[in-house]
Amino acid sequence: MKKTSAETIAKVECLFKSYMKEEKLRCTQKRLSVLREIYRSNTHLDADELFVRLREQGVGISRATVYHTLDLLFRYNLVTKIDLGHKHTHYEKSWGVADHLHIICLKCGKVSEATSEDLAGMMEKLCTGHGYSLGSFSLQLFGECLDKEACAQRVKEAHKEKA
Amino acid sequence: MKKTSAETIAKVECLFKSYMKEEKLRCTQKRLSVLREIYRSNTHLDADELFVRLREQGVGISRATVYHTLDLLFRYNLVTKIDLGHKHTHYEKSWGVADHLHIICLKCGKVSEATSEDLAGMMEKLCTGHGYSLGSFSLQLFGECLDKEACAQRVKEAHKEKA
DNA sequence: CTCCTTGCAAAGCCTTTGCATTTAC
DNA sequence: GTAAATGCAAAGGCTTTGCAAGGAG
Repeated sequence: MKKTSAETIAKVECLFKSYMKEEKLRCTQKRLSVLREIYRSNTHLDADELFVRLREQGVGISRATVYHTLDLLFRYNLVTKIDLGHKHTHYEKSWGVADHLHIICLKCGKVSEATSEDLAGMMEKLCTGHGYSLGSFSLQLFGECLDKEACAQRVKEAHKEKA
Repeated sequence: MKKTSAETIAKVECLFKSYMKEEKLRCTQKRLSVLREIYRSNTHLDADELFVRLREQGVGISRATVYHTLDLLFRYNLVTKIDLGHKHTHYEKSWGVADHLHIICLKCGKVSEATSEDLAGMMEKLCTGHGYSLGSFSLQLFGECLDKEACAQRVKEAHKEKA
């Protein structure tokens, strides 16, 4: 997924601050550091990866706070939750990337990213048509690699790793 | 979601049998009963609901087998996994319903179903464009009810239930 | 008759929670 | 100063797994 510009990150932070103010919640350094790390990253992360990255950067934060914050960011549509067919939830930035989806191979587990311009508009329409306003969406396509050879190769390698 | 006709269920069973044969796996009664129950149902179920329903029908089955079977059915694109923002995964039939999605209110948790005719074709194109064949897809829209009053009412009721 | 499937119970593991402490405003 | 946020550790709860018994092909 595309890199997020510094200006965009600033905008998202600003947005987050205003949300917090509205709801009489607090804009703490830890919350901001989670938000920033997600927007600096160009891929999907799980809660633990996020926790580790932040600790490596010297941010003193606990898993509990990471989970709390992710939930908060999700409720305000600043991050998306994704189920990539692994055992746990992944998260990624969502503001300014409303055209983003994942394609997952059910055989080898390969994940590709795709974008579609028409998507956002379509989702918007569906939402309003059913009496909702759209915050974010989560779209995963499950299928199989067309390149059977490379796919089988990846399956083999995954087996090796396990042994 | 729409009711599945008896003929369609028969088709799906047949499909499942052929998959099992191809892969030298076994088409057991327990697996069939899970498949049937999902296709008979017109809504999303979680693993435990499925387990309870089957037991009520006198099917002697264990949770372990339910989980195993769901995973199997998912890999062969006969069921879809959905994250409705609750704590655990939901499953629903997917064969013959490739135009189905959920809209979830982040405030009150209300879930609506929607269908879109263009969706399947669009997903198909995206998949092949990225070197995959499409099996199934999972699409959730997260937003907020436009009817703020009814939404607030549901939030209130949910609080009551907890207490 | 062989190998796959099932079930039980236990383990695993991500995620949540209670409560005391710290901190934003 | 007050209500919210944080962290720790422990609990929670869905899901997976090991292994022995059962069943499909």
